Amino acid sequence: MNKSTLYKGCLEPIVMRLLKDNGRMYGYQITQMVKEMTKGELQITEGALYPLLHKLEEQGVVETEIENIGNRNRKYYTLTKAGKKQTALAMDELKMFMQSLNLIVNPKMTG
Amino acid sequence: MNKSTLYKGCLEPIVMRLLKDNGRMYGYQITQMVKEMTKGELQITEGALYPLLHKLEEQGVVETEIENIGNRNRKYYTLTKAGKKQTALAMDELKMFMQSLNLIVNPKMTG
DNA sequence: AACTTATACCTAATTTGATTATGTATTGGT
DNA sequence: ACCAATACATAATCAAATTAGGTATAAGTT
Repeated sequence: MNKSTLYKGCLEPIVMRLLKDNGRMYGYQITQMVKEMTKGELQITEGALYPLLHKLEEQGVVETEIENIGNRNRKYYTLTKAGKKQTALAMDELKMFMQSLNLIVNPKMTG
Repeated sequence: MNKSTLYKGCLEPIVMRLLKDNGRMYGYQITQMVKEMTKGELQITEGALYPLLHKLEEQGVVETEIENIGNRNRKYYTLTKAGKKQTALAMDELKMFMQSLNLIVNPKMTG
């Protein structure tokens, strides 16, 4: 039914945006929120998400703290100051791209 | 200045859409049209385009005819009947994706 | 009690789809 | 004569997914 193809490169800005809007999130929560927000249309795979989060941490875009809740470990991610700047840039870029895509896919509307 | 990042997977629907709208196009023309339509924002690389066109031909999505114009060979691509159907599906999918992306990137606007 | 689903993290192998860097060849402008 | 534009193409590499596994706890079902 839904192919839920995630166009490559979009996951990073999506994650950064969610962190920007929600302040502090853990991985699993991100997958669930995306699913809810898009009514199941977009499904983030954990195999893509976790390595991305680790990369972002390495790059200093996010920082983490582990919390134990009900005997289960959650790793919370927060944007760093540098990460917030980078998120703003990523959003600009993504929006530009979406506009460009619109010019091609909906040539009538965007004149 | 412009990173013109093309999110992976978007090139195929873009090309199909252009062929649908313009009937018959050759590779170089596609690169130029995308550049013009997006005011230079999106830049299709030939290293991505030509292999994609060959794949689409192999799959029966497009068919080709070579025309010699001013002693230069142009390879024109046209959507097949099957290709038109597939293009419609690809457009639906892409639009769905763009809507989903919008729900995340512009949560206020799309309520 | 046994089983399944949900929560919560993770990684490795593979696939896909780009970029980058070339290459050929003709035409047009300086 | 030289460089940019037109027009095709491929090979090596890189990046970012998918697929398919793994660990472990909690909650719900039969």
